[in-house]
Formats: sequence, structure tokens, C-alpha cells
Amino acid sequence: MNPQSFKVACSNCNLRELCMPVDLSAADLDRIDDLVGTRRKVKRGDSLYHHGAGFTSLYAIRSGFFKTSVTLEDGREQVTGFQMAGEIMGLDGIVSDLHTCDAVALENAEVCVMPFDKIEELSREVSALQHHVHKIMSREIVREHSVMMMLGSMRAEERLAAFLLNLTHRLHARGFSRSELVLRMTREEIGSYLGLKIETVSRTFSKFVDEGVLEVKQKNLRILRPDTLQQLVNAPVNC
Amino acid sequence: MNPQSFKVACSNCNLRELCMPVDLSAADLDRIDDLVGTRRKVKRGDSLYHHGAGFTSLYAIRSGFFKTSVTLEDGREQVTGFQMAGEIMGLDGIVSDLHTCDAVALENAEVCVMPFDKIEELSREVSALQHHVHKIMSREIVREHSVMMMLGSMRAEERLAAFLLNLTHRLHARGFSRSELVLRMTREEIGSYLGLKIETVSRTFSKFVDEGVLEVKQKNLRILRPDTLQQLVNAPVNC
DNA sequence: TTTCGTGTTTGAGCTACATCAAACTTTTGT
DNA sequence: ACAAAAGTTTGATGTAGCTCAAACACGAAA
Repeated sequence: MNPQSFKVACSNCNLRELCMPVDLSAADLDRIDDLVGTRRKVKRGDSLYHHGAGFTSLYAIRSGFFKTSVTLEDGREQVTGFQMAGEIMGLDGIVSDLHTCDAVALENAEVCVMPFDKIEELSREVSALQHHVHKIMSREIVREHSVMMMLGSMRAEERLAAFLLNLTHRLHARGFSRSELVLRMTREEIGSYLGLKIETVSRTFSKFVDEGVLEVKQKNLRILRPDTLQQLVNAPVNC
Repeated sequence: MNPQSFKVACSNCNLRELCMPVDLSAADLDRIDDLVGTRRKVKRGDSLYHHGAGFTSLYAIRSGFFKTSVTLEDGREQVTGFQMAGEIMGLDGIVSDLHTCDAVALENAEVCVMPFDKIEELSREVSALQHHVHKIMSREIVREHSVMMMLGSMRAEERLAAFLLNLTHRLHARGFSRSELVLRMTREEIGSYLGLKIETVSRTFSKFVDEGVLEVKQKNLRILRPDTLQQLVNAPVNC
């Protein structure tokens, strides 16, 4: 086996086009290989970082699935997102050099650890990387806008529909089926993300099943009528 | 009068410490003066940018007050934030070179227009600026986390309390009173931001007044018992 | 000053979702 | 293989916030 295949390197990573700029010269790509200092395995249930912990690095998910959440003093938890392969975590820590949310692996995972000072250093020299970092942060801001829209202005059915469509969309971009998926999170975590209680999530799933929109076998879902979900997201309440 | 005082320049702007890095050398500060190409006045009710419009610049608010919002196809609007002097707008446009939200002035305003390519160019050379840009984006991400917490996990009273405390906190940082403030937005816009209907916002204000927490004279507020608001934000539901 | 338009408040009744409770299923540990 | 724990579903009931409706307040324009 080629020893190079053991090296931690973006240049031969099949997720590169998800994490990294696409229009890199060979020379720049070489330099970017050095961004990833180490890889780190995170077991299911373990956390990659906690709120309050010092910030040093961004993390690119190589495999596995995470949730991020913020917690109120009285213990109320709000899931702020679910992250999958190729996505970047840790942006919350930049502003104050402290993480403000928790990142917990929902299945065994591996991440590429990218020290942020290195990212900034290399960004000054590789403008494609610089712009890519800006885009990643902007994308997160835009994503959160749509979460605010869900939480502030949508009904339970609409929220769940938007959630499922978003998940399948991202999974499809990674080569998975558009219609079948396995949920890595519990109903309670879905509920927290969507601002709903677990019973409401469960009932809404059941409703979709009754209507023939969805097939649900525990965490395994099959979307039978994606357009119905899509209409639910776009349509006004009284339709 | 010194003609220099007419020049668009960060170096002699009293908001500089809000928009810009604080630890700049004189030489770097000189270069940053060139970031602001122009200033732009925006009348109350007019928008600085629309969703769908091309992205070219970030905007630093020099005076005035804005709301940003996203809109669903069926017309439902979700206010995503309120921005005041010294804050940066336009970050949503970076990811796709298109704005995804609308920015509307709630009072006559003036903004500093900072072409984003210039920002990126100068960021490659002034690492303090580079890091500052990263912090601004990270701060926005963290802010949106707390909005998600409000929308997903708090009751009406808690949301309004958190909103008022956040506003006064930011106003205080700008030299205004900690206890008195003038709302620049309507009850409906507050409601949209907080995921509440206008009637609920109004009733919650009335409740605070009845309890002696607040004095409300139209858009003029006086916070009589800030600790009560603070407790409301931290405390569990059953207290 | 009057009028008009916009924004706000308050009341009455309704409903989407929450809460409480119990049964059931699946996973985990021994 | 069994017991315990964790997660899910479903039903019955409660309620925070929504909807509908009407009155009210204020600033702008004439």
C-alpha cells in the first residue's frame, strides 16, 4: 500500500470539494495539506468541544454525524444544528476564543483538526482559501436565518417538512438517496432543533405516515411524496 | 474648518472602536481609511439592499437603525435582527454573491460602504483586520444561536425580556442610558423577531407595566426593574 | 382644527402545541 | 438470555399564544 495514502492530506481526500475551495492550483493544494494538523476520532455520545472550552481550531467532519447545541443556565438545551461529512464546525469560538456551544457526536466520527491560526496564516497567502473561509461563515449565517424562519414563522408540519428536505438535500449532495435516509438523532433532538416537544414530533411523523407522505420504520425514513413536503414548506397556512 | 474632517475616514470616526480592530498601528489605520469607498444615506423606510440583489459590499452603520428580514414565498416575513451604529451588515451576501435578506432603515441612516473585494485584499496584508472580520462573522453566528434559543425554548415573557436586555446592553455600549430607551421598530416588527404576534407583544408589555417592571409611553421605555427581566431570562419556567 | 392612516391596546373565544400519563419497543449492559 | 434503561407512540387534557374584532392614540397632511 502506498504510504502516502496514510498521510493526513486534503489533496487525496474524497471530501475535499465539500470542505475546501475547488479552484486551487497544485501548489496551493500542497500548502493546504498542512492545514490539517491531526485527525481526531470522536465516539458516539462524546463531545468534540464544550461551551466554555478554549477555541483553537476549526474541525472538518471526515466521517460521522454531530449535533451542536447551546444551553441555558436552567438547563434548557437548544440544538442549533446537525452536521455531517464535509461540514465545518467550531466557528462559534472565533469571536471570544471560547466555544459557546457543545458539539456532540451522534455516531462514531472522525474530524480533521485545523488550527485556526494556521488557517488565518494561510488565508493571507491563498486568496481562494480566504474567500472560502468567508463563504463558509456566511453560509452558516444564512442557514441560521432559515432556522429562525422555521422557529419564528412556521407550524409544526412545516418545520418537520423543511427539516427533512434539508437533510435529504445535504445527504443527496454526498451521494446518498434522495428518498431514503437514516436519522442519526433522536426525536427529542429533532424537537429541540425545531422548537417542538418530542410528542409533537412523533405525532407529526405519524400524520405524515397516515397521509402517505412518509414511511417510518424507527430511524429509517422513506420519503414517498417529496413534493407534498415541498408544498408544505412554501405554502401559506390556509391551503 | 479642517478639510480633513470632511474626508471619509475611519481614523477620525468616533465609532471606529465598534467597527474596526482596536490594536492597529498608525500605518495600518491609514490603509484602513481606504476601505470605505463612499458613504450612503438611507431614508427611513428605504432599504439598503434587497434579497436577490447582487452582493458587493459590507456596510458599517454610521448612524441610524436597521432591521434585516427574510421572506417566505407566501409572504411571511421573519425579522432576523435589528442593527445599530457601529454594526456591520451584509454578511449574508458573501456565500452566493447575492443578498438573501432585506435591510430596511427604521430611521434615517448613513452607512459606510466597504467593497468586499477591498476588505479581502487588505485582510491579506493586515492580519488584525483579517481577524476582526472573522470575529464579526463569528459574533453574528453566536448571536443567531441565542435567537434560536429564544425562539425555540423561551416563553413570550422571557423572549421580550431577553430582547429588551439585549437592546439596552447594546445601547449602553454606545453611551446611552441603561434604563431608558426609544424603540425604533413597531410592535409588529418586535413580534416578528420574537416569533410572537403583535397582540402578544402588546399584552406582554402591558403585563410588565402592571408588574412595575417597565414604564411604557408608546415607543419610549423605562426599565424600572432590570433584575426582574434578568431573572426572567435565566430562570426556569416554574418559578 | 379636522381627517386620515398607521400603529397599539384590550377583550372574547379558539387552537396548535404542550403536558401528563401509560403502554410499548429497542438498545444496552450483565 | 434477561433485566434495566432509553427512546417512541398514542391518548386525554390543559394552556400559552393566536385569531378575530373593536376601540383607541397619535402624527401627518390638508
